Amino acid sequence: MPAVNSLVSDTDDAPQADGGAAPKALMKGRQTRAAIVDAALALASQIGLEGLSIGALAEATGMSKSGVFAHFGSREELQISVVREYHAKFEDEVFRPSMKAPRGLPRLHMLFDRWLKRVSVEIDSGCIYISGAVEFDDRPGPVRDALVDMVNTWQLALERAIGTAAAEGHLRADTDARQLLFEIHGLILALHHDARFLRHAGAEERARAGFERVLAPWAAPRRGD
Amino acid sequence: MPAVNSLVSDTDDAPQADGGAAPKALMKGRQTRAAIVDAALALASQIGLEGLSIGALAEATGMSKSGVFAHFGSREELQISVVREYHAKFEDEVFRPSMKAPRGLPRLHMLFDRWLKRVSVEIDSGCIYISGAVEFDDRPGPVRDALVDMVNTWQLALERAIGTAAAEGHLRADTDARQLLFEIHGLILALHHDARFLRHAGAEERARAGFERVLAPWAAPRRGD
DNA sequence: TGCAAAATAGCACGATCGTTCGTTTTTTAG
DNA sequence: CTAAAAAACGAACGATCGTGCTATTTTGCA
Repeated sequence: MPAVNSLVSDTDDAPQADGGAAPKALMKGRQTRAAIVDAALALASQIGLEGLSIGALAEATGMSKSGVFAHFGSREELQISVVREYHAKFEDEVFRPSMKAPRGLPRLHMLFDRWLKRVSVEIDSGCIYISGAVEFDDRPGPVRDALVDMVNTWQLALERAIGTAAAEGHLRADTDARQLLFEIHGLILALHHDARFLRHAGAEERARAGFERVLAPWAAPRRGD
Repeated sequence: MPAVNSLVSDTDDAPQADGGAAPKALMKGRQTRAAIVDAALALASQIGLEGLSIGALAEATGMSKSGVFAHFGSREELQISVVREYHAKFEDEVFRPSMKAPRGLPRLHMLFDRWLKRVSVEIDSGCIYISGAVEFDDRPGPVRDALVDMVNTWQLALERAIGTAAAEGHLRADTDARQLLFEIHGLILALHHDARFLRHAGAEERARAGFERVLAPWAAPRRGD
């Protein structure tokens, strides 16, 4: 396997979507498209992917409706682009930096810490993964498929980190990674709920405390079992 | 305090909303209204409170749009009625039956068990509390207020049950009820996410296992501390 | 059975939605 | 500098939204 620098293959349908100095042509189009997606992500973080309207997005970017629309061809494609953009940001700010932490428990800790920060205190509020999961749990289609794909990928990455922590001897060898992941995920969801919906103070602290607590049963035995 | 048979005061704006043989007049109106709210609850459970449209609801009930509308006066009032209806059902199926279990841990267990069943395997899918929390976490107004009110009430009831379990000696006397509630709530949210969105099998079992695990640190000491 | 009142229907309104199409402006390549 | 290509605009479409109105039907009581 080549490397683990990307959670999924980010193949877009157009050539060279990266921001690093496109070789020759077609610059303006891509950069306004990127600006639109940025605005759309900020908008969707507040009112949800379903609440995203092309009209509101046009007003937010100072463009015409048709001008915005032309970049995506359909509302669904716009939504999918937003999901992909969120994934890319998530990868940049949560996953990739944590890979520089030492394998095992330190890395798992950093993953959780950055995940927590993104869900609770980050700039533009709202986690697309969480709100999208609720919005699309009964709404089949390509948007849901994209969402499921990325959430699954992220969960798989976490499960891998837990497995590594066990392999490194930081956790018990018989650690049930999926069970532990389930409980950790629950802490993040409860944090999102209490902080954003109920506006309870101290939710972040409770999530951290919970993390230590759900980790404890799988702590590696000190000497003899 | 008189009794604990109701999570909140269910005072409606009209006289005698219960189903027990209204005294004299105005029968038809209330019963069609109840039928509409029932259909609206089923609809909102699938597509969310925001997705509720009066047109779709009229078609579902075989009425005219204006006929449906007249019962509520506004879409917001309809949404609030749906929230109240869900609360009533939740109270009937989760809270009230559990009050007949012995105080302390048995009652807490039953509360969790019935809560879990309602979120994962119940007839009409989707928990309004959970989907509503995501839909209205950034949308001020009376619907959000009603939602917050009922979720807070439910959480308070759970916190009380935890406190009682500690008072009965089933849990440690220094049990942090809010922390334990936070973690239990997380398990329910993770169950909702994994079962409904990711369609993972075994999520229910993981939630049950998680419940035992988050309870364990607060288990009453066997003899000496 | 008749009458007042409540319940429901029918219609239309302004607004907004996603989308299409033809035109105009801007960008790119030679 | 010019011509081709890409991008953005403007107007309009059909549909659906919530919400008023005014009839019409249905209900409950005398």
